Amino acid sequence: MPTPARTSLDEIVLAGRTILEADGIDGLTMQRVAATVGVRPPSLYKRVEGRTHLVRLIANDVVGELAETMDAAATSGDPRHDLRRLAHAFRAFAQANPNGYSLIFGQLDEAERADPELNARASAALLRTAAALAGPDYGLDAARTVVAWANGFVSMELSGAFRLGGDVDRAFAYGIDRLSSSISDGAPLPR
Amino acid sequence: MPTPARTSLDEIVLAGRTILEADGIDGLTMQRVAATVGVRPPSLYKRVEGRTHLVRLIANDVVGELAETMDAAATSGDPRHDLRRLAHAFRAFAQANPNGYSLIFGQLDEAERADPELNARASAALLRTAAALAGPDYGLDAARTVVAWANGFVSMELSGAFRLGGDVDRAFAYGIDRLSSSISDGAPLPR
DNA sequence: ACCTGAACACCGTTCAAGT
DNA sequence: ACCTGAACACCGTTCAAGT
Repeated sequence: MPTPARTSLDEIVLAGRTILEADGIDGLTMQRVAATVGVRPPSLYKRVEGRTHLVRLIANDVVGELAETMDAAATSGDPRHDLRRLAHAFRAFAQANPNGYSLIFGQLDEAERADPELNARASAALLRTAAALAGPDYGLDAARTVVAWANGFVSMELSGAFRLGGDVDRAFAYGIDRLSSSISDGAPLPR
Repeated sequence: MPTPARTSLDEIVLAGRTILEADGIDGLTMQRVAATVGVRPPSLYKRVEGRTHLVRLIANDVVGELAETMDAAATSGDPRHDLRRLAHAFRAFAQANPNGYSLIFGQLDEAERADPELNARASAALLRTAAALAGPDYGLDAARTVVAWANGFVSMELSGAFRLGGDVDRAFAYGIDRLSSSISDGAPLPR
């Protein structure tokens, strides 16, 4: 005799993401998720292989949203301007979703990480813009430099690593300005 | 009737760091540590407040070693040269101690992180060198830019985030060259 | 077809009892 | 003074039994 479904995969992932953002990765327990969607913990295993799988599904959800955000930020046609907007959109996303951000860029087991294709989509706009600035020969190097800086800056900011005072917003603007000009094709080469 | 001590705090921290490096943060259980030092789990609590405290002690150990490594890499007197050597030393340290590195720069609860003063010592050489290059007005901004880039680059490399092929070593050299020249006082300002 | 209680293995941690 | 077994709370996960 069939029992009507009391929840769904989407509801589980959404509940998981909400709990993650509220209480961090350690607060994300199967019991919390089950209670949130109104079911007992064992029932979750009808829709999800286990906690590791659920974490990956949440990471996919977050990284997909990041991809949309980034795509929407790179539409001006001026790569210089786009790069600045991309950097600011990236930082704003991380500040709005700190624990979700850590899920994407933090160190996780392979099985917990978001799908590589989704990660590629999230960085596509930055790659394209950096390549437009740096030219074909150094496009990939330039993109990696910008992504590394943005990710490092934001994760240090989120973890409270900038402890020496000063204006963190100014440091961010300084960084994107210097990077933007120094990766640009035609900029003077390093002396 | 006193019982002779069968282990010590130093031995516990060393065992913890060895287990961390071998099996990651999830493999670092009180049971593993206790077995390694030849004691039952409850005995650890005579020397350590709990797992959180032990993680912090290990983080302190790692960050202290990083500080020594960095200090030793910045001795040439030429800030340009020092900056390059610092970046390479930083990356080499992370590659030699990947899980220890994640303990320092990954997202952890406040109680698990290394002492702020030790973190400051580890970044002192980079700060000093970047400030020497950028001059007093932009020293802090420049240092934050370089540290953010180095940390972001290394953590992405460790987590396997550079998936588009190409030469990662070249991207690292490219990044440090561009940063070094673009933060230097007297370099052309961003256009 | 989905849900549940009971059970298991494995954690961190406490504490009274041993020496 | 340090060490230990026993116990507790809390995880993730499995599974036979219910509807």
